[in-house]
Amino acid sequence: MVAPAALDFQGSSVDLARALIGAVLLVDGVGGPIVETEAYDAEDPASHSHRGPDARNASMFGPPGHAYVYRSYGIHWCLNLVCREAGHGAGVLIRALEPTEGLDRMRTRRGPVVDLLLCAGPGRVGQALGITPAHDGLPLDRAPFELRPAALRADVVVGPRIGISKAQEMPWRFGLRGSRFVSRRFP
DNA sequence: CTTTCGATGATCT
DNA sequence: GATCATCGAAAGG
Repeated sequence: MVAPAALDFQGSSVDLARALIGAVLLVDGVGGPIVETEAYDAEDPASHSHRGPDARNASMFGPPGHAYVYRSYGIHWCLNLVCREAGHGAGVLIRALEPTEGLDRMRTRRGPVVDLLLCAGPGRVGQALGITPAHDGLPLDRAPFELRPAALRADVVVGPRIGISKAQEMPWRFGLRGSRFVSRRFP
């Protein structure tokens, strides 16, 4: 038995975003393997942390290995995993995962959608996993979170991030090659 | 397949 | 007043 390498929350958000593909993320037992992520950093104009700490992004400047939850378009709750050193302001947005655990609870929370769309997008992930502002700042190595590194190095594809107007050209969106559960196809 | 638009509230200019 | 790390429905090709 060989324990899989631990995820490095001290490193860059780009490295973590790539390493998270294939890792299993559960919230209160609901979730599955991550298939899509995006990296954000303090030196990144598209990042919430770019302008420094404030009331919303405080947990992004907190210790690595914790959650940053923000409200998107006044409607959705989206989940990030904080990395680098405390005070830096870097994180990885969880954009999509393959729904494998707690499907019944996901379907209840998401309403009448096909299973393919249960977790295909950051807002959908938040809703399916029951993410709320109460999760903001919580450590990822304890309940209700469970995060298991990918057993094998995943086959990862890269592309530009989605839904941003700044730094659009940066290839900081990562996906599991061939996955049908990503929010959008990769170029 | 594509584009458009309303929802809904915090943040930015 | 405009923008925003979005979603889903509607309308158009």
